[in-house]
Amino acid sequence: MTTRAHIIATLSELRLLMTLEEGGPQAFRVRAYDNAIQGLESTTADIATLSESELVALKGVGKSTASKIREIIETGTIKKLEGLREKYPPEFVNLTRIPGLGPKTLVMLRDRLDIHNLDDLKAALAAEKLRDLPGLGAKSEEKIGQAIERLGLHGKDTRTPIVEALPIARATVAQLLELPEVRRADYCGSLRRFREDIGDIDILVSSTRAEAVMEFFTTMPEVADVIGRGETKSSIVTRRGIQMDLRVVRPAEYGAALLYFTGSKTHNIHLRQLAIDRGWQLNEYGLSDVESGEVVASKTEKDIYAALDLAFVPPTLREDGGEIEKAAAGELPKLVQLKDIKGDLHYHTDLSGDGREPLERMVEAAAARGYSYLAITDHGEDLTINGASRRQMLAQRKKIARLQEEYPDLRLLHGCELNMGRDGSVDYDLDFVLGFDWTVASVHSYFDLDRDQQTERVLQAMANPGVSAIGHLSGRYIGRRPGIELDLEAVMEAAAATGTAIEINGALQRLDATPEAIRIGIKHGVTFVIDTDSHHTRELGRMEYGVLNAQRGWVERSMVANTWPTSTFLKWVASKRG
DNA sequence: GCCGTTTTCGGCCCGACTGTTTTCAGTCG
Repeated sequence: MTTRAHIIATLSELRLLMTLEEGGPQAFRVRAYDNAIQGLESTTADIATLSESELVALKGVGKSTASKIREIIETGTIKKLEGLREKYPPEFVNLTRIPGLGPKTLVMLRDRLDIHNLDDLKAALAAEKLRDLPGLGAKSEEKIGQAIERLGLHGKDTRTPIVEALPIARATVAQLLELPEVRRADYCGSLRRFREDIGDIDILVSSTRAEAVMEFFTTMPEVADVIGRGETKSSIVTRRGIQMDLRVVRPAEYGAALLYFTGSKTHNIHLRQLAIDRGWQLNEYGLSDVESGEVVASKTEKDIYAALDLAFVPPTLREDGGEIEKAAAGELPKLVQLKDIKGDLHYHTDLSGDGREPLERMVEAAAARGYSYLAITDHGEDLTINGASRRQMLAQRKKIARLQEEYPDLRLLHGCELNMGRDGSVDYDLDFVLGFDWTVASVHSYFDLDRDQQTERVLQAMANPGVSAIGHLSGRYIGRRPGIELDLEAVMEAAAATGTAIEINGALQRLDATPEAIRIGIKHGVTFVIDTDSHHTRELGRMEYGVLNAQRGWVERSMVANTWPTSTFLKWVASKRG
């Protein structure tokens, strides 16, 4: 069966090979594929079932691409792609991963030096053959040689999970802010948009003395390699192999630069189009009049959006997935915010084998955040090493009832994180499950079942009247373990029908449900909960990450059960449990 | 290859840095 993922992957491969064929990513055909892929990624429609005319209605998809998509659905591949694969075998395509080697140079190397793979390239470098070609010299040979050595460490297509990148970015920004020359500093790029993984870390600094900032940045102790150093822009690679780019602009240009370096690229291109329509030009220095050169707006992002007659678009929405049209119409979603959250509903104590702190301290920490309610959800007994027995659960329930007296403003719920068995059954019988105030059922095992089995498993769990929410829906660990495969349309439809909440888990290594799944959920009218899955008092701050991930899925406050007042929330919980 | 209050052809976002060049091409973001 053809899946959405297969269609997008096939078109992406076609796009990559067309880059070689056309001589660069700026070629119009390549960009047309970019736009088509973007359009497919931003629709919640089930593209594997659409007709050609329905496909053409999608943004960026024309007649030619629509017929290619139908071809994928019907035959699994595209004739044109098969031809390009012959012309550019995988060994050769692999060379595009070497930073600094673009399509033009690669094709020239093949045509002039008969270089078809990495071994050929290494041999040609050893024989100093590249320097005889136009545009290349001894220094180019040296750079390419170094880039090959670093391959795998930070090839340009290796992405870093956000859980690794965010702390590094925040630490670097904090260090830069301590420099007397620095007025402002922010991380931008996909990290600011809160993507689950990032290609490199982009940092923007406002300063009138760029030289001093560059000197500091390129000589930090964690720098393994300086890739480039200019007057306003430098790039380094950290010892852990993450590329970090620094850009310095003057204070008056900060908003324009922030907008520009936050991206996404497609969002920026769309904004520039709007600028052109008005006789203006938008770049990282500002929005300005083409004729007079006069600056229209540049100080803040908000100024620039306003000048283009747009509402401010939060970074988490900037993917050119329809947000600019909504901003123009004044119809941007009222995204859920951290301050809206009134409680945490996935929360462990040391009764769970992997929990690190006692009930009393975990409750104290939640109260300190000003929550109105809190569900304690230690693991059910089927999680062999970490789970709690019935007896332990009942004892905890009494303990929580006693503790409740100390917290008149924090409603404590006794919950449980249930384990979904292979068939969607859970740890305890229905009576015992209904004895909890709230439960989260999660996948912790059988990750390799096929799509139909996983879907059926989750549907079974949601049909259980004692299951309040599904925890970390895909079970993925970003960059380490892919999630289980699910028929998300079926799952979300059932979640809405059964009144089961879908959790948005704020752990940075999870960020699960994914934004894509969330948007399908919204289409079906699903209710969400945003949780931290805390195992330690240090982890309560993850709520911010859960909220940002929810924003990427276009979640509004009203869709999130744990933004509701206590009485509304409790009534809703009781409605499924009967 | 896509698209259209410059509509069926002729456009398609913009700039920094590097290495090779004496004015630019390639790469990258």
